[in-house]
Amino acid sequence: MPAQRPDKDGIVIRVLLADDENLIRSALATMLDLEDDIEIVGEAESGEQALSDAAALSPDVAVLDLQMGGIDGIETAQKIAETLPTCASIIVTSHGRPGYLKKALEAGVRGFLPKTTSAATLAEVVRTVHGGGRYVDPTLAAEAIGAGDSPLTPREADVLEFAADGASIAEIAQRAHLSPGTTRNYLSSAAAKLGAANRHEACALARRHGWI
Amino acid sequence: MPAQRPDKDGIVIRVLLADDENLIRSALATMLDLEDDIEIVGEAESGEQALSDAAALSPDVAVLDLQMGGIDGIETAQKIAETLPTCASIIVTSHGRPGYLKKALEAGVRGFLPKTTSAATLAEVVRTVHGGGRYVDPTLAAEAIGAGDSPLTPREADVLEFAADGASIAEIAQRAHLSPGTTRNYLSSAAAKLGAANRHEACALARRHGWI
DNA sequence: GGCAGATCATGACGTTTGTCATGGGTCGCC
DNA sequence: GGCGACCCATGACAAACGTCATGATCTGCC
Repeated sequence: MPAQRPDKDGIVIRVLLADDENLIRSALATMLDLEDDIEIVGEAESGEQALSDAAALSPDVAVLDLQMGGIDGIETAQKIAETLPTCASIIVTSHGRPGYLKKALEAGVRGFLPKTTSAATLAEVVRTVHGGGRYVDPTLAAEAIGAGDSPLTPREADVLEFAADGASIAEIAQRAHLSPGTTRNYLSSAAAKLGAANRHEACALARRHGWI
Repeated sequence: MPAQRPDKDGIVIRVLLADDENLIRSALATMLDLEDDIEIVGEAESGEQALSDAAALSPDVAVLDLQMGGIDGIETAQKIAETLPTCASIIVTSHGRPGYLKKALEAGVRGFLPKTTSAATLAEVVRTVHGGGRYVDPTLAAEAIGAGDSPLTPREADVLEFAADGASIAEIAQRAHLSPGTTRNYLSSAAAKLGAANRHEACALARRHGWI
């Protein structure tokens, strides 16, 4: 039984919801709409649609899924922050990779929580960010601090990303516009930094940490 | 506005919900509970809990998330089918890998749908499977038929799975209790069957198809 | 201006691989 | 019983890979 509070002046928080999983999105919408002080003013099934909806509707808060087809939740939040500074963004995600949290906060996201959090929390976070506050899931925060920053240079991360699907050095070199030798050097140093025996293990590790 | 039908005799379908993402689970529960002929009798946040809940509550339908910590939705469905034959299982999933669908159907699952389907559909599928019917998302079905069976032998799939995190041949051999030479042979033939240039690309491909 | 670090490159080395040939054993099926 | 498919193993060879030394340029910083 979530606290239903009409608030001092009966003000209603206007929320835009974006998630490419229809089932989840409408379920969340149903649930949030049960709160007296929250109103779902729009639902989008992609980052692109969220942006145009945000421009048209001027919501108070945007609740965005991290992983969506097309542009993801973080990029969407960044664009919303630029064009609609009064709208606070919250990211919800299934995969609590530490790296994403940092990227999200840099993009101006005000709330970040995994989908494993309780239902009541989301409504509460919507109120918190609307009131100017911030909220980051404590578990994720601990992980992020523990994990720290990526030890990889930007280029190393690039190359590692190109290697993620098991491509050969030659292919990676081509995609990264590098010579094969340079590519191997980057991969080698990246693997060394991550304590991996080879680039493939390095990919798995970097992905787990959210560094690529 | 979903059709709210008290049914001929006012019979209510008793549903057990299992999903390790609290947010999603309670949202789905809220939504399904809005239907007059559906009642959520239990919520579980793991496969193990779903099993004990199912035994205790004897639900008519179990809605299970595919990926959960511990035992997954398919394994859960299989065990439910054994111990509680009157209970029909539905799998919902974020990742519509073709291979999972086949495994699920073999496990006796009666409904299989991605989380991208509409909200109304889920309620309808609950009714369908409770009435003895089956439902598989058409898109997923098409993919599964197109993808076909895995060309890998059981052992090849095993070895490929051990290779998934970028381990060396020696490590894989150890995990699979094989000689390094044999391991290389299996990986080689698996890669050949999948049209991959090396085991790492083969892993990526097999994973994409849901074969490992 | 010097220094550190990131970027890009080459060549050489030893090791890890992918591949192939070959052979053994078990099982189910016609 | 013979055949095919799968399982397991070994050895040999070439290609791909990881590592290291070395050096060039460019950037930001004290």
